[in-house]
Amino acid sequence: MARSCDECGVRDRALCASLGDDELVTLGRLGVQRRLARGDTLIRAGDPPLVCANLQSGVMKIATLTPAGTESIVGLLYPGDFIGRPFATANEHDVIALTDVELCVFPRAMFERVLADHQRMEHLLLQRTLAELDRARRWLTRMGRATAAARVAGFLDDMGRRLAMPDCQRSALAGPDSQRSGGVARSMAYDLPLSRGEIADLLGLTIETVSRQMTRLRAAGIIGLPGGRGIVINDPSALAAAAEEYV
Amino acid sequence: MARSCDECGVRDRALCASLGDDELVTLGRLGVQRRLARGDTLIRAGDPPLVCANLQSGVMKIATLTPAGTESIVGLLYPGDFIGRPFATANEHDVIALTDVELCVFPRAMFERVLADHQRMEHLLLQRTLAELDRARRWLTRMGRATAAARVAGFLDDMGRRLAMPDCQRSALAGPDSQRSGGVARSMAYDLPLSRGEIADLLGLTIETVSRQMTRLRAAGIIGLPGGRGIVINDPSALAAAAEEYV
DNA sequence: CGCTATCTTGACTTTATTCAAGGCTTGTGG
DNA sequence: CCACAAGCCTTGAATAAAGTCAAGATAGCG
Repeated sequence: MARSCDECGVRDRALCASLGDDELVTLGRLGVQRRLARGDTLIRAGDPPLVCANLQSGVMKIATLTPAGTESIVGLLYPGDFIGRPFATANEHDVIALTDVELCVFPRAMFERVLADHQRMEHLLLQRTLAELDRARRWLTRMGRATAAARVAGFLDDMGRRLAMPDCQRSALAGPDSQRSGGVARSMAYDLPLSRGEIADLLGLTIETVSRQMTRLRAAGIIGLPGGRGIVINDPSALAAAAEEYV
Repeated sequence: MARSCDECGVRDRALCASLGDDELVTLGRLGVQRRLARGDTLIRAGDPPLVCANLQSGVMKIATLTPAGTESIVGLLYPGDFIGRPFATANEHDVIALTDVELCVFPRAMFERVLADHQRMEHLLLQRTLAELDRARRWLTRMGRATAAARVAGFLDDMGRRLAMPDCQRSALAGPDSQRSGGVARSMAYDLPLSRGEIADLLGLTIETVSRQMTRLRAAGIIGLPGGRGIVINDPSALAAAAEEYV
C-alpha cells in the first residue's frame, strides 16, 4: 500500500510510510520543491500563512522576537517534520533555516482542501500535532525548572538522539516519547546546526552561560568540543544524568 | 444546524456551536457526566490513556513531576477545553482539578472511533490542538526570557482575560490570538483558582518570589489583593505593560 | 596573512533562591 | 462567639546562580 519514499515527489518518509497511493499522488502534484540557504526565512510572524511544507533535509528554527527585541526559539524542525499553521489567520512565529534546507512546499489553501478531502491525512496531521504539543510541554518543564547545566546537557543529548535517528522513524509515527526511550545511547559525534547565540535563545540563557556550561561538560570528560560546531559525546549516560539536574 | 448548548448532554458550548445534530447525539450518548473536587486527579502521567473529556466548569492543571520531585505546571484548562491525549500509548502529564469541576467524560477508544467516523469532529480537534500548540509556544517564550515581574504580571493578565471571556468564545474557534487581542482590558476583580505555590510551579519561580512580585504590583497600585485568593486589577494597561518586561 | 565572526574566559553585578521568622485566614471545637 | 490550630502567605537577610561588561583566543574566509 505505501510506496517507497524515493519514488514520490513529497519525499517525506514518515508521511509516505502511512499514506496510500492516491494521497501521495495528490500531495506530489501539489508540492513544489524548494531550497533555502542558512538564515533564509520561510515563514514570517504576523504575515498571513501562505504556505505549509515538509522539511526534507536540514534543520530549521521556529522563533519569535520578544518585546525586548531578543529572539526566542520555541522549537526546532528536523527532516520529516511538518511546517506551517493551517487554519490560522496569521503566523505566530518565524520559521528560519538553520542550515541549508530542502523543502516540499504547498500553498496553504490547497493543502487545507486536501486535508478536507483526505481524512487519513488530516488524521496523521492531528497525531503529529498532538505529539508536538507533548514535546513543547516537556520543553516547558525544562525551561521552568532546569538549571543552566541541565538545559545545555539536555539540549546536547536531545540533539544527539535526533540526529542519530533515521528519518523514517521521526515525527508522529514514532510516538510521543520517541526522544526519551531511545534505548541505550551510544557514544557519537555530530556538528551542531546552531550557533552558541542560537542555543542561548533556545534555552533562555546567555551566550556566555552556554559557553561556560559546555566548557564544564568538556572538563568533566563527558563531551568533546572539536572545532567550532563539533560535538563528541564521550559519556552518553553521564550527559543524560546531567540533563536531569532540576531545581 | 447547531443546537442550543443546554439541550445536549455534552454541554461544551464551543464544540456544540459548530457540530451538527448527529455528532451531538453521538457525543451525548458516549459521554458520562462527572464531578471532581479540588485536588482530584482525572489523568495520571504514565498510565495508559483511558479517557478523554470536555471541561464544563472549573479550572484544571496539566502538570508533571520534575526529576527533582517538584511539580511543573505546563498548562491550564478552562471550561470548553478538551482534555486527554488520543492515540497515545501513555499519558505524558497529570490532569488535576484546581477547583471543583464538572466534566463530560468519554472512554478514549470510543472517542477515537467517533473521530474516525466524524471527520468534522476530528477537524475541530485538530484546530484546537494547533491553537493549543501556539499557546504553549507563547508560554515557552515567557518562560525563557521574561523576568519574574513580567511572568507574574502576565499570568494575572492572562487569567483575568480568560475568566472574563464567555465560555462560547473559548477554545479553538476563538483563534490563536484570542488571549491577546481581547480589546481594551477593563478594570475587573476575580478569585485566583491557584495557590501561590501553584502559581510558582506554573511560572517556574518560588513561592516567595511570586509573593514579592504580587506585593510589588500592589504597592505600585496596579492591582489589589483582597483576602486570600482575591485579585483586583486596577490598572489593566499598566499590568499588560509590566507583562512585557522581558530580558 | 590578516580580518571578522564567534567563542571562551574572567571579574563584577543583578536577580532570584534559600533559609528563617512572623502574620493572616479559615475552619473547628469548646 | 471566641480561641486555637493548621495551612498559606508575606517579609527579611544571607546565599547562590545566572547575567553583564570587558578582554582575549580561535576559527573561517577573503
